[in-house]
Amino acid sequence: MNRFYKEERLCSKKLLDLLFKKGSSFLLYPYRATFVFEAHPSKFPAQIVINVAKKRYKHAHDRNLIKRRTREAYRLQKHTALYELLPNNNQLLLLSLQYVGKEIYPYTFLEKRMAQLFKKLLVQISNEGN
RNA sequence: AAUGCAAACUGUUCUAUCGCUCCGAUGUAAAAUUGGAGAGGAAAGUCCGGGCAACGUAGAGCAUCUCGCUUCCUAACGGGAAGGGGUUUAGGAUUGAAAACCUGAGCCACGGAAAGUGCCACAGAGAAUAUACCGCCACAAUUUACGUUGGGGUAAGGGUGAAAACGUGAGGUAAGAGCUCACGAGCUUUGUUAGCGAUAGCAAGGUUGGUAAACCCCGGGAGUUGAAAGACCAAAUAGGCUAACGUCCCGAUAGUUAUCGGGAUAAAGGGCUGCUCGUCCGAUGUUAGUGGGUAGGUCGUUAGAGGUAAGCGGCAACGCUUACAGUAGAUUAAUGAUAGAAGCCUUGUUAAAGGAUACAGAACCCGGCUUAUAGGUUUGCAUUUUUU
Repeated sequence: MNRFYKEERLCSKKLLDLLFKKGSSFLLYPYRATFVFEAHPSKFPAQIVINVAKKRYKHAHDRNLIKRRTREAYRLQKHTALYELLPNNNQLLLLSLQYVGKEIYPYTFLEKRMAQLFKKLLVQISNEGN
């Protein structure tokens, strides 16, 4: 099922600091993805945080809309496109998605981009492993 | 009826699939299942006022900030209601035409300029102890005369300006001037009548540029901070303190390792040297308890100066009484995504086609103010057209 639990969200301040200090990142418009592996006990292989800059979108309802569409795209694809393809090394993937797009895109566009983002993320992970 | 403006109210609904947050039930617990609840009129700006909390606080004054017609409402307010005054405007009535008068609507940061200081651009002769450019007036000198010159008087007339020392008329005068008088306008003091009061009417006296959103004066108010407030629980690691054991030192007794007492817990001690300095080595431990405190968590935190309805009181803001319902609570932050249908708007005879769905997202809670707002409804005003 395509549930989205609290444990799949990145809330800890320590882990967030770690992610933004040590994580490696890449750009796939309209997202900037930052990720790092950390040995941390968890039921799920990944934790994610979605970020929309207040500087870029001043109105709260705009930020809400982007975050909701992004979260929906992540939720519906994470199992088939990410969880099953991750290397099974008992490490937690910390992932941050920063929205850097200049306009608000419809859901279908974001859905396609999310699929591309997962592919690129897996390639980057395998390169780092080597 | 249409259009425009202003104000008030409203500001989409249903179904399917996949999800999110909180609460209840089943479940040892987790997982899972199931039931229920889940953004706004402004949640916004954070501009005022409170509640609440911590800290501070004898009282008074100064400084700073802020408010400013009256009465009332309110927990309080810079908010609201009712009124007073001013000002702009429309209509009515009056009139030769206006003003005064009556009615309606809009606006007002509406204490003091008669406590003091300052400022009043440009233009203009002069902008505040007034001023003499043109003009007017008498006098003196000169000239046959017209006139010219001189030092004076004069603010009625011209001209400038946002504003020229209150306006009109008469007297007065060389010409003039509130210089005097009558009528009128504004301000102000006193008395009196009406009103709780701001004020209004009348009488008498005084007075006559504006500016306080210039300084200032007068009166009222304000302790500071702000839920990242504050209260509590508290892992691991490191360090602090206490106790016991251990270790070391000193003393006493027995007499060569034991006992007792005191002290230290990093010094004593040892090496390099004969000594001093310097430097190096070495032990600095174990167990238990304990206060602070970090990550993290709980409370604060949603039943409230609350909402709806009816009755009563009040012109109204609002108050009182009774009844009813139970109504978001996240914390990297839920309230969503996709599809379909209905509703809305436009075109069209219909069938149908196309389009739009605003402003905007709770963060401790209330009362206001301000700003944004597609479409719809209601009310008021203005304009145009049609009918009677």
